[in-house]
Amino acid sequence: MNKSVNSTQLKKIIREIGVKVTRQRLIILENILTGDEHVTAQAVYESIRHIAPDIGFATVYRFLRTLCDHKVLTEVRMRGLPARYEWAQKKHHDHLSCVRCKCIYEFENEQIEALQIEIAKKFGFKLTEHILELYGVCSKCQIEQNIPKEVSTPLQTSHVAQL
Amino acid sequence: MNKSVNSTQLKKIIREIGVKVTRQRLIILENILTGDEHVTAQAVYESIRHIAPDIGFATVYRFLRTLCDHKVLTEVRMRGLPARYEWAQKKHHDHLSCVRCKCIYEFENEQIEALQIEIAKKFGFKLTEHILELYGVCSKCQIEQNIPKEVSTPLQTSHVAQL
DNA sequence: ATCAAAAGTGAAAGTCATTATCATTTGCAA
DNA sequence: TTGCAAATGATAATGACTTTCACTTTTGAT
Repeated sequence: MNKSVNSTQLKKIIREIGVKVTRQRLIILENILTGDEHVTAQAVYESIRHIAPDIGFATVYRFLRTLCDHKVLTEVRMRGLPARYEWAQKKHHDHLSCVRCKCIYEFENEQIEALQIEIAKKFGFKLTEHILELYGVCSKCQIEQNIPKEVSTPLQTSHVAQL
Repeated sequence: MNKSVNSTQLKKIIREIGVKVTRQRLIILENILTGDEHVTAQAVYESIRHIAPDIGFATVYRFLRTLCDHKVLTEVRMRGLPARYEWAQKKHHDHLSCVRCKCIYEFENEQIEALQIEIAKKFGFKLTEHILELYGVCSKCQIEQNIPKEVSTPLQTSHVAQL
């Protein structure tokens, strides 16, 4: 990650969704842009604390919601876990997550997409969204099965693959 | 629904998962067996109240969890909504839900299942589970779009279709 | 630049679904 | 029948948000 962004770009994004440009929004947005993918609201809040300890978590949650409402971000809810946020990409993709180390991979599959549309049509539904989540044990965790499960913060890795 | 069940059958199910047979478990289990599909823990709790007001919701939640752990029930989590429970069926299926009236339909699709396994394999994952949820507007709600959204308890209908 | 209206903010309280605690009760194997 | 692990229910706690509200900031119009 660690892309560099200038505040002009950030301001543009904020203005385009029709809300006011504030210091807190710039900081939050920059953090999301330059930080890890698949972050939780808590993670953003904590990651921002050292640079701007005055920003409340309500503001983080609120802005994250706003960004989702305007399709700048996409909310990813895996299981009952806290929501994670990622940049809304042109290309749709789904997620594959390890139940042990919680790492997340992304994948795309046109065939499945097409089949979903077909199914919705058969039920007379106007499809607005879908969620496809695969859960399993990643290759690394299959090997380390004997090692006790980690207790620390789960590592969030991310990759995209075209299948 | 309204299948009739005798307590011998219920007791058998409870004993088979290796826990004690209690009055509350019999009542909860009968309620799930004879009641609606896709019920929430709250719904079970409330539905039971008039016949056994002494059963606490902790007991309902606990037993529902136990039933899930032993594959008697399956937990279905759509979006951030409360978990719903359904009988674990031999045949796997996925869900299609209306974002407006919250009705749930079930469907099966072998092709998608096969593709999922293939994707997991490509990532070196040992697939343990998957979630495929389609969200949209059902045919009924497409027609009633002009009528203000209902405020009362959403109707839960359920169907299975083989595609 | 100034200024008021509207929008945004932070702290704290509130929700909602679910889980944990713990003193008491109950199922059931011996 | 009895001993005791398992189960229960009341209540408190938790986690992830969301709402409220008094105060602050942005911004478009002047």
